[in-house]
Amino acid sequence: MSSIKDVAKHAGVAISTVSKVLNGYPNVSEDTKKRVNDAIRELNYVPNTIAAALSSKQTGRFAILINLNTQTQAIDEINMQYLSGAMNKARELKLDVITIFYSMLQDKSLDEIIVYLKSQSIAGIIIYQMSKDDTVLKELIDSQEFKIVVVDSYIVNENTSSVWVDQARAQYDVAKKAIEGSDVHNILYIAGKENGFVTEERIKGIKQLAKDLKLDLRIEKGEFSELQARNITMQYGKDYDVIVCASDLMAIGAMNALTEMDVYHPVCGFDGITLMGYVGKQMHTVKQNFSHVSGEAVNELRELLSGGVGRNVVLDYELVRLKYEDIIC
Amino acid sequence: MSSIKDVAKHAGVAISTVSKVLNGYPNVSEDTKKRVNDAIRELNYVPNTIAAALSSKQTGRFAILINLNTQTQAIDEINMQYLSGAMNKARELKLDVITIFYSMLQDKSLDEIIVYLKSQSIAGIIIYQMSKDDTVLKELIDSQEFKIVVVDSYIVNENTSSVWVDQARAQYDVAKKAIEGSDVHNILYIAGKENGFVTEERIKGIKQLAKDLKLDLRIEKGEFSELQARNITMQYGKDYDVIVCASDLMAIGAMNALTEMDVYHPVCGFDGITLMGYVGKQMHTVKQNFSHVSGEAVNELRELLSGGVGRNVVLDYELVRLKYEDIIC
DNA sequence: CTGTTAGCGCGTTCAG
DNA sequence: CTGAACGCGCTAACAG
Repeated sequence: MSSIKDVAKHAGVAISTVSKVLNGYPNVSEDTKKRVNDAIRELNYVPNTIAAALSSKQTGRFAILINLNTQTQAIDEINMQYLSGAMNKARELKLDVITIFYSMLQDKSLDEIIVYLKSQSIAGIIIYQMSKDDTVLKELIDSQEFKIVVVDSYIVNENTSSVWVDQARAQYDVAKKAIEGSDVHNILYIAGKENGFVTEERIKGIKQLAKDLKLDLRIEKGEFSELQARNITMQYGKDYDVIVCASDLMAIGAMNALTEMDVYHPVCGFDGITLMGYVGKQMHTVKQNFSHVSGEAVNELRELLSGGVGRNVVLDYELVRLKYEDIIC
Repeated sequence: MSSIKDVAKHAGVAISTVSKVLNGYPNVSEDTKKRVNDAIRELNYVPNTIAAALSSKQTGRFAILINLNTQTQAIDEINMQYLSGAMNKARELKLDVITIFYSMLQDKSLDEIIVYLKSQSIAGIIIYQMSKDDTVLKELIDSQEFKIVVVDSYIVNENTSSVWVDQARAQYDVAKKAIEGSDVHNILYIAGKENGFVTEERIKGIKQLAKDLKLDLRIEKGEFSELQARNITMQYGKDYDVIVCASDLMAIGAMNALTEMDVYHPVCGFDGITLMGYVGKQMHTVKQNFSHVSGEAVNELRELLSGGVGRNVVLDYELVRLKYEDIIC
């Protein structure tokens, strides 16, 4: 492994000069800049991230915080897209990433978590799938010890940005598509988790739709659980012309209930997970571009890391929508 | 953040002494050891991984190399289990992990990859889902620049270990369960990818079963593709009493084909992905404990990193089998 | 048994 | 515009 020292020697300049061209500092003549760059290329040199992190203290190292222990593995797909989206963008921006699971922070105090992250020279964090029940995370954010970007949740302070897509609009849109062409007078909406940010946003969306189309609307909380959606549908399903769910899994539960009751109504899900293609029923859903959202989160984090102040970033829904799908199998 | 210097001062000893108790070196009196530990606790001190890595050169930093760009997202579930299994074990062994996707190494030469990894102070790599087509990875292994553990594939050299479960036995076992109680005289086996290690092992297993039970056996390569499995089943399915597939996805394809042809034969998959529970058909499968396998891989990597020599580790199938399932929906 | 010293690879003043 | 010198937090000989 060639180090910065080798490059300096090879280019016939001082180490600090190499460092300057590496980090795009001014006050380096075009001539030496070129010599240095040539040396870098010839030696196949890549700066040692670790050493840079140690030295600079103002690193581009950040952690991706992913929640794994949720009800079902169906969301692995979403997590993976978050992961790869963030990592690709990180590479593009030359940031350093490490992956952390919620489970690794469990039964740790706030202090321990902070110390752990600092010991890793972590400067920023991107948090996915956060719910209001994650009190330690909330404290972590409030502590403002790190630059943080929260995806699909709304918390903003000096050092914290939120990045989310317009869930209300998305819900409005997909539900509208789902009922297109049917004679619909009322909607059964099965919402997500109590206190969930996306849950509330989506409820706004469906309420707006009901209002615009002058439809009756019943809202039940389904906790993102397939079983609960099933039970709710069993109870109310046959009285409503369409069932709109805040997740695909719940849509599957609802559809199964309908099938069992031998009634047919359109069912609409949310997220567009692969599973939807395998249940053998026709349903509607939206597929979000999670990789893209995640990339935007990294962008925002970089802003924060380079001195930006926390803010609320609402991604245009059009940008993250992959496609509507009528999924049939 | 308190550093080792603070601890030394607080305990009234030299920095190196702190380092020694930290790393469990001998030649430190019980008395000072205690004083140091007290200071560590009081200051809430955690060693800086980054600095340690820089200094020691003999790091416990390793990379998890995951393949994402495969045919279907159904394997996200498996990847996630690999990931979390490895990370948890890494934490247990106090090793440092970073996650890398195959896609991040694409269109990179061997040299570039090596340099990149070295620039991250990476000493070891765990490779999942490797196929024989990944020539650059093969070169990476041959270069012996890193300690490497290959999961579910067989490559061993001085610095490379293989960790795999007894796929032959697993395939034998699950297929046997699948045909239990049926009057079976022949088997259609839909295998995985040409040249794949697990593919070949599983074929051994099914051959053994056919031999033991004196059954006719037809083997077709399905490339782990649902569609190919479907086509193969269309062609040969009705002539065979049972269809055994090397993956769940292929089992689904096969089952769909049978349904379309309106014939019923038992179908047997492999891996036990969640999807299996949603297709509404009864099938057999084995669920492997991928997290555990991944943890074992980390164990083996640690062996290598601490001077061990590459070897072949065959995990007892019993240890990694989660359960047999007759999946019905 | 303990303290001193010299780096690891790099960023960053501050004189030239 | 350039380079010597120091330090980041830690490990590893080497003295004492």
